[in-house]
Amino acid sequence: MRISEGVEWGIHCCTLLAALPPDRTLPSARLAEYHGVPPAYLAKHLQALSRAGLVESVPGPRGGYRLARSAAQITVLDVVEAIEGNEPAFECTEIRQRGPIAQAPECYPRKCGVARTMWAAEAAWQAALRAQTIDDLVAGVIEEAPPAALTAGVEWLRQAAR
Amino acid sequence: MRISEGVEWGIHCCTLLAALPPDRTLPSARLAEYHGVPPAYLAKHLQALSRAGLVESVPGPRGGYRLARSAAQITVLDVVEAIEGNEPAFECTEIRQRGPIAQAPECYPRKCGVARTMWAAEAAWQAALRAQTIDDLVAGVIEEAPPAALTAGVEWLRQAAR
DNA sequence: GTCCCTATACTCGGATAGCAAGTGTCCGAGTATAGGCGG
DNA sequence: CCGCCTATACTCGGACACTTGCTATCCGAGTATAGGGAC
Repeated sequence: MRISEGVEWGIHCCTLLAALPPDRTLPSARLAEYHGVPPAYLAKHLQALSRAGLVESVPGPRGGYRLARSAAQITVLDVVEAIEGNEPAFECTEIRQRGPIAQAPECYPRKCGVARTMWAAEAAWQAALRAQTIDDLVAGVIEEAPPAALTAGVEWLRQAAR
Repeated sequence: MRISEGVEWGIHCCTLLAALPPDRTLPSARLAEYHGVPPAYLAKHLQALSRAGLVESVPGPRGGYRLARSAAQITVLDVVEAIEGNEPAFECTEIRQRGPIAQAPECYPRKCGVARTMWAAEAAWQAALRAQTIDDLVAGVIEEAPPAALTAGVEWLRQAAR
């Protein structure tokens, strides 16, 4: 069980886009440059964020990406599911209904207890991610980031934004 | 993010081994037959459970597997980590320290806020799995399983146990 | 009849192929801009 | 001088290779048993 590297990139990109002035956009190449990651591969993940409706894309020169809604209305879970997909991590194959002692399917009205346990844990995981918004993360960055990085970041963003 | 199929098999195997009379063993091939899964592949996962110290293996004829400790002392998390490994699902690559505005490493005393959020969610997931023991699952099966399957299962186990 | 030895059959354990999904990259479709041209 | 047109350059979006890890399988090392033979 491993979470894709793209999730980390996607969250960081959203936090940076949250710091963008309204009605401005930031191209994919600039986002990659800011984070020091491969531009082509980051573009792939940004497409996923766009498909999920978390960011808007503007084509052409002076185009780029911006958040589709307020940073306070985008949860970390939104980003994770946009990148990783929203299918459950645990898939029950109903092996209790296989093998020599299996009964007819209608004898198993409730879901398998193993699956219920795994899904309950997954729900707890999702709840924790849903409780945290991109806005919360931005606040944390402003709170904790090195002051020099903050000023440099703001200046960098001012020049890179379109 | 996808949980290996072996996790499901491992948990079901532990619940079946919990129903085994004390000091009896069940061979890998019988476990596979009971659950209707490929024997050779299940054997691989049982090795992982053995390495993790959750089950004991007895070699030779009349050999097989049995739980290494009480079913009440084996949590679902134990089984999941035995199969999937105990490394965190989210790995922080510290991309905040990359790119043009990165500062010296000593300027980042705390862990990245993104990583803290992801790890907190993972901790909630683990806590949910740690709260559930194999014994709890067995109780659930006895409670909910079709009566015919229960009696057939006990009889099957009586003949298959060594 | 009893004890010992040997061959057997059955178990686990690790080493070995095959395949799907994540990782990484590229090029084409579309658009706002900038410059040139005509009025 | 002003407006329009065209070529350009830059953006996103989807299609195409490569690598890692999960899926699946097999064979070898080790051991308790069962049978046969010797005493």
